[in-house]
Amino acid sequence: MFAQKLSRSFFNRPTLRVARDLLGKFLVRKIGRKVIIAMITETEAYCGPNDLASHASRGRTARTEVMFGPPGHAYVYLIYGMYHCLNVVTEREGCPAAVLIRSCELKQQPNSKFPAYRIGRQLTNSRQFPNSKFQFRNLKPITYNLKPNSSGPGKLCRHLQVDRSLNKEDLIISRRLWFEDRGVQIKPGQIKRVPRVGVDYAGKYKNKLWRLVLKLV
DNA sequence: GATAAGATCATCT
DNA sequence: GATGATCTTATCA
Repeated sequence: MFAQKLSRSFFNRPTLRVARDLLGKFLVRKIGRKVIIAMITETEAYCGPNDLASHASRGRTARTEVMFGPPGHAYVYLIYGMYHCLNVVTEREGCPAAVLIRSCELKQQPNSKFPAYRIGRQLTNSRQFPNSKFQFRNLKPITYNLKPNSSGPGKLCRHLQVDRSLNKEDLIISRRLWFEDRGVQIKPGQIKRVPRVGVDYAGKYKNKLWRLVLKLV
């Protein structure tokens, strides 16, 4: 099967373009011998130091340091004390910007005896993670009938077991987490542009249509 | 179906 | 000491 790892130059571009081009690409998470392959269906762009919704607009701190670095690195932070959010750093070194991965559609692992499943419309069957210490708090075995893409980045990270141990990971060379192009073609008409979530404090930036949603067909 | 409240902590003031 | 790129559960209608 065609699968091309995304290179550093893919992320070394304007953030909004990276956010758009990430739709239909795949996030690959490897945990031991287990591989989770998830097609990206929703992203948000955080465009540089002037974007008041971006953590980097408050300046360079220990937390935001990685956003100022070279593109292609992971920025993972804790939100509301209980959830993690996964971002990938974009643009040239020195220009703090990132794309938040909000939602994915999960694909069946090759040769898996388990059914294909999704995040966004259905929650996964917890049998996918038989050897994991990971706690599936409050998860029923299958099928929450959620609205498309209502899942959110917190739940995504829980399923992919992404936490702060992956902060600053170089996703171009990492063997734990990376991006792939698997030949899925996205037409412009499949992409919906809406305001970002939870950024009411961001002044004139709060209404920017920098949240990109892939319409599932 | 809609809305509200509660959980819980790194980060910044 | 206040806050938030969230999600679940409870309590309404």
